Amino acid sequence: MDDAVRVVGGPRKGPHQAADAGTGRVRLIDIARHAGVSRSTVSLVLRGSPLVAEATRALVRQAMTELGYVYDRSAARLRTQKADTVGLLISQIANPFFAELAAGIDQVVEGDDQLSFIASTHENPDRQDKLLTRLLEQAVGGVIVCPAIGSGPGFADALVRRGIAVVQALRHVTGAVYDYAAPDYRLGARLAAQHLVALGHRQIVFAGGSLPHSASAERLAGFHDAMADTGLAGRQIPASHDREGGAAAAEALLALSPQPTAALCYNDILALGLIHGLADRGVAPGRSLAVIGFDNLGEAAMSRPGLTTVATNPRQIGVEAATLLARRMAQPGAPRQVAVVPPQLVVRQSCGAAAAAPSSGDRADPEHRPG
Amino acid sequence: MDDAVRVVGGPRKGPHQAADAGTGRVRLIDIARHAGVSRSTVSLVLRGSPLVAEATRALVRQAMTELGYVYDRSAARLRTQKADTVGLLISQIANPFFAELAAGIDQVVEGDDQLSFIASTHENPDRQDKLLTRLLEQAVGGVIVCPAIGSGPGFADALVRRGIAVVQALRHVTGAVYDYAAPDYRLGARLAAQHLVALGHRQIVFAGGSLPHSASAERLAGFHDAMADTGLAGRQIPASHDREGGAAAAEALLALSPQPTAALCYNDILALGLIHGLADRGVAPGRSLAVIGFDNLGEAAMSRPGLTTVATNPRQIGVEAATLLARRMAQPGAPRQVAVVPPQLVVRQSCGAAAAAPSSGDRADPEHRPG
DNA sequence: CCTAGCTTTTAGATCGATCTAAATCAATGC
DNA sequence: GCATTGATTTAGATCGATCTAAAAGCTAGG
Repeated sequence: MDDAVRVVGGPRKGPHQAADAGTGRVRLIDIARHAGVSRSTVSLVLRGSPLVAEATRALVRQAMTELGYVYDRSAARLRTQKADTVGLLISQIANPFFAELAAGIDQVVEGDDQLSFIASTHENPDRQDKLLTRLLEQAVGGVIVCPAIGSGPGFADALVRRGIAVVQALRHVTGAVYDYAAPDYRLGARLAAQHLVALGHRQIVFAGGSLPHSASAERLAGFHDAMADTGLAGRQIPASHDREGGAAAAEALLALSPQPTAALCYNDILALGLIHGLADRGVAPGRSLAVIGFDNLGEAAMSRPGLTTVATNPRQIGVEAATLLARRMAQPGAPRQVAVVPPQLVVRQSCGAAAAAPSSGDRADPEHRPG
Repeated sequence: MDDAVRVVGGPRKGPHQAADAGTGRVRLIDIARHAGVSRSTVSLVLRGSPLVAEATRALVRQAMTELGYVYDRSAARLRTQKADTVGLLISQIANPFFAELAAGIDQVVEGDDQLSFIASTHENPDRQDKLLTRLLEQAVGGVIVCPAIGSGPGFADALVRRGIAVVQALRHVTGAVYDYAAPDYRLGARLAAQHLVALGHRQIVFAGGSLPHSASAERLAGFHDAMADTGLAGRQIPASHDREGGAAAAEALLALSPQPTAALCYNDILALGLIHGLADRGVAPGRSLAVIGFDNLGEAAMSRPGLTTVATNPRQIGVEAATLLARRMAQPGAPRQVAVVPPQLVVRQSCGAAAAAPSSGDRADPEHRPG
């Protein structure tokens, strides 16, 4: 995979990519001279001020296109101190869950004519700190952060001090007073657990959930809520939140002495790993043992049996987060805002409830996925 | 899904998010005064110049931390005309294929201490144009673009004229002379088709591939290469590149008169839709009819039967693209560069080759996917 | 014809860094 | 003691926009 074929282009040295050396940069004053007005007037036209006469405006506009003017945002920002960009820090962009969040944010932010910096913290608080400082230096208008595990309560205070709006997404740090947008994980876990109870299960385990962040703790809390409601004893199997963790959980689960009949998993990936792990050991998921996931990724609909899961709608969370950010940018002094989005339980076959499998159409995915 | 629960925070009006009104902005001159040196010296320290004496450097550094100095990149860029940012335009960030590409790019770009703007064109050339202009105004150092369908050969010439490096990723526009990084789609399709032929198939169809861009045309060309090599007649079923397209293709495929025994699909999503569509009609994918996908998404490993597919390594393409970009930024006048990455055929069960299904471990995915 | 009250335009300072060319300083050689 | 060299430091112009306060034009009323 390392030895990429590298075809370095033909003899055509070509005039493309010519440096042009910045010699012919068209500045505001060039437009002014060409149109026979002052810099100030051109600036007013640029900003769409109603002060300038219609005829003059047309003249200036024409001069701009004739000379091929390019607006310099660095210069403008230096004077105005106003940003036209926002920052987004997530754990990893390659994770489809975060990618969906980013898409939701993009949707709102693009409408506001802002451009967004996106970077991955890789769950490393130091890296997060470095990135936040960078965003501060770039003078972004606001940032949306999924705080890395280990973030302190004032992890973004330096930004807030400089008047930069800060919103937490997906997780919140205990003690941090920034705005917050996320799914209602607790409710989601509770719904899932209640569904299992309603199906008659009495020996239910929660797989995963050992990471020290709010999104993890809340899922576990929701699970225990449901258990407490029904007087059942809920057990927990620690597991890493990936496919391997799921496979390992399968083994651990089968070794438990009062044999569990159902498992609620931290997320879909873990759940799918568990399902395949069980199948390898001759246990039929959905029949001998019910499995429920969390997130409702694309994989959940594609796997057989279809994975029953809690849809957390990351894209909508993105929209909410961006909306909170816009509001905070408009009113820096407003009281703290929180948007908690209710999840939905999506019942498929892995929990044993929908025995007859409608193998198609259980998840419409209108997205185009070219290569 | 619209009615999000909105809990608007308690009475705590708090000093957080205080505007601070920019009154106390620490500038370079403040540091200078505090340290008893000139602005110029502070600037030298900032840029790590070896000219300044060690003692002075320490003095300045201390002043910076004491006063809480924040570097202003807008101001610096205005003078230097040097960018510390790059832009990335893709079709949609939510598509895991593009998200992987972005991750690969991020990996390289972050090491270069650049921050990246990421935006989605939604396959709309006008929107792409607007975004490119925006990036031009932001004075990014370079851009990586997956050109939207309908892009003209000079779609980014305005940037090149201003000395901004441009790299095409995943697709290239006919006639465009920008650098280019992508998988070898043609080879990939050829490998897959050859594999089917080697398994004894004679009636093979290509499903999808009707979009007018290079990544589509090349796949089809590779398919026809293989057919021509073996003297077979390859047929094509037009289909949209999503799950629904796959389901529709199942129907169309079964209606063909010399019944095909194998299908090579434009991408994994289409292939998975086809597989499920076939299953719904009582045809066993992998046994009665072989199916091969393209991309090797996570879903490919998770589905049953496991999807045989062509791995295109989008992350590595990202690394290549970012590397090309860095090189172009360093040497604007260099001849055109192209990086074409060879794909791998990943054989699972859907093509009927691996009859005994090793249900686990056919794809290691060490990625952590929290919620 | 002058002036008040508009509308429209403009000169010049300013944002916060960088960069050039020159000044300052310390040490050395003669 | 003075010129020379090399090491540090600095004054002042500059990047390309915005913004304030004032000037210039224009119309209409007295």
